[in-house]
Amino acid sequence: MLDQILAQQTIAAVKEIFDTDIGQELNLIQKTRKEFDGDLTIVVFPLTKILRKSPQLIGEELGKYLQTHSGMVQAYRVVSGYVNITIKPSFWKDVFIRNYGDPSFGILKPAAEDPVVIEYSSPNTNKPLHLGHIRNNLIGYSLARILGACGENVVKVNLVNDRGIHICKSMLAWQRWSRGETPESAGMKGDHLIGKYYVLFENAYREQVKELVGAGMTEEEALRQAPLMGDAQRMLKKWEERDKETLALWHRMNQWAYNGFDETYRQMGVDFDRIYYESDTYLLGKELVEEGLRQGLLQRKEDGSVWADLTAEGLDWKLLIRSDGTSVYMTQDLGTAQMRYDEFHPKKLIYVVGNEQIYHFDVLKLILKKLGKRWSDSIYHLSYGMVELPEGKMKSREGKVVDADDLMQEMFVTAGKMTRELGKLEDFSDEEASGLFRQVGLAALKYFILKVDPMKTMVFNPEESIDFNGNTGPFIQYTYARIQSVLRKAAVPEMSGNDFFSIDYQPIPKEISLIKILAVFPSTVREAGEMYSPAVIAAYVYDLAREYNQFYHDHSILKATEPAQVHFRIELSRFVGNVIKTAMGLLGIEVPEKM
RNA sequence: GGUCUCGUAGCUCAGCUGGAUAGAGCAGCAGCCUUCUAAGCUGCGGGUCGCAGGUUCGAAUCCUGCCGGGAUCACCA
Repeated sequence: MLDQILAQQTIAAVKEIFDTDIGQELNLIQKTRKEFDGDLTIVVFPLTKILRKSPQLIGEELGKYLQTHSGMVQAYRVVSGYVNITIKPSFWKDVFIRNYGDPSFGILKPAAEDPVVIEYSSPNTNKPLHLGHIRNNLIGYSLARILGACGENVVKVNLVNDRGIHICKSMLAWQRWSRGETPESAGMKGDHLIGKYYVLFENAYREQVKELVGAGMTEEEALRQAPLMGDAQRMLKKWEERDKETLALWHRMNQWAYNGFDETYRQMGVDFDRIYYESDTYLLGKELVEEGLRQGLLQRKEDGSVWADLTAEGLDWKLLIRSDGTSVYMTQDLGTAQMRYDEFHPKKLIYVVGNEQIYHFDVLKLILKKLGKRWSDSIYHLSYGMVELPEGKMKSREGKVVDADDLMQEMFVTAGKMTRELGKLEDFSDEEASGLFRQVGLAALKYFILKVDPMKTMVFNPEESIDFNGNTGPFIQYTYARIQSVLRKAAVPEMSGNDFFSIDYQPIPKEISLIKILAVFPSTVREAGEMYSPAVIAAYVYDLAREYNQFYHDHSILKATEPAQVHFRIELSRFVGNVIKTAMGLLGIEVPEKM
């Protein structure tokens, strides 16, 4: 905001001094590097070519002009092509006074516009959530909050993949080998129980394939011919034919999975406004395909399978209906997208889905377009990178996955251990303590994941990754808790209006540094929204917390020398605390009053 | 092989819409608690920004090529 004002003033100054119009897009203003005096810097090099004058001369002229005309420039120094500008301290004080009491500082109210629909999580009901889902959920939930703070009308949706061949695998295995085991009888969360049978199926299936290969079959053929696979396919067929017994089993087991997921989401602190089930949308997808077929936009082969010809678009043919009449993932997604569009008419349809599905979404958009859906352009695939372990990719088949429930549980335990070691539990009840462990443990996990650019592949080391010191969630929570502690001790009522600021108090440099960071919070939120990146918020709030801790260490708040300073510092601290809380909220992270 | 993506300190990551001497945290070393919470603060060491060209007054950032890792190109989801 301040940089934009200065940019405008600089453009005006150039016009005034040199009688030359320069573009808006020149990007002349940057933050002054900390080894130089000043707040903002004008880079004059881009102007030298246009004005045909030396950097030194341009710099001097601009500095002189701005100092007398700008109203906010205290001083300037020209250093080898850079004009370092110091903003008047009173200006920073004004920024503070205008905003310090605003609880929604940086947060815009939702506009009455078409909503932004954001899908995340998208679990399969054949196995429990793992670390990859955690990243997905955290990014999706945080992004929903950030876009909301940017004034968007956000609808959070989940799409449960509750049908398909993989679901049949779990069902089949359970039917064969469970002897009627239930989550209650096994003492397991439902999603974990189902996952167990999915693994059983995969193991038995691989066993069969190995045998067939041993008997002389090619691997490819064996994968297709193994009896278990045939059984699963027949089950899927029966399911699509609404076979009563199959449906009953399906309902029963899916309910187990949902109960398990609900528990995981509750622990994680994410939620949804609307849940879609693919069993409800795949038929609509089939209808769309039938319609496309009638209009000659799609093609049917002799064996009955239906395809989209994307060769004109530089891609291949894409299957939409199998020869046995059952539908594939793409078919379902067509229906899901249509249903969402019909329901919300969103201006943007965001899918938080892993980068392994980039191709899938390219194809999805193309097929929708082919079917005449103009709104396919509003689809945005937010493709995030995979989470890898130190030894490489997670492999579900080899049991090399970090389970979401286990991981969160470990986080709570570790947080408890840390807290006890630090002796911080004196005035906590047991209930308060376990609440704190949850807050701190989750903060460590969430912040660790969200501080990384969503697009990038990241490495998670279960033993070492989670820290509670340094650039971490607990560090930021700690800063907040410290502030609250000071405020409790201060025991002065929150100031109303500007009463004590009429006193002629000028903030010291460290206080100004803090105000400078606070001042860019609104634009930071907007940037995070534009970039679809919670990492921007994470970097910001860490920066703020670090700066505050330095301030806190170097300067006494309650024992400052004069009353005006005490009051100012209390309100400054409160302001910092509020922004920390807001920013952490945008990441889906809670902050404790004490820790 | 085609397409896409990533490569920055021992490790995990910022910086990437071009700007001054490339930043944090962890790990290592050395300090700071009779004073508002030491999950904190201060200092030190640590870099051919994968390599080579190009564009530019200026490149970690943009372009090209190469090397290395990953993803994807299923009648899986």
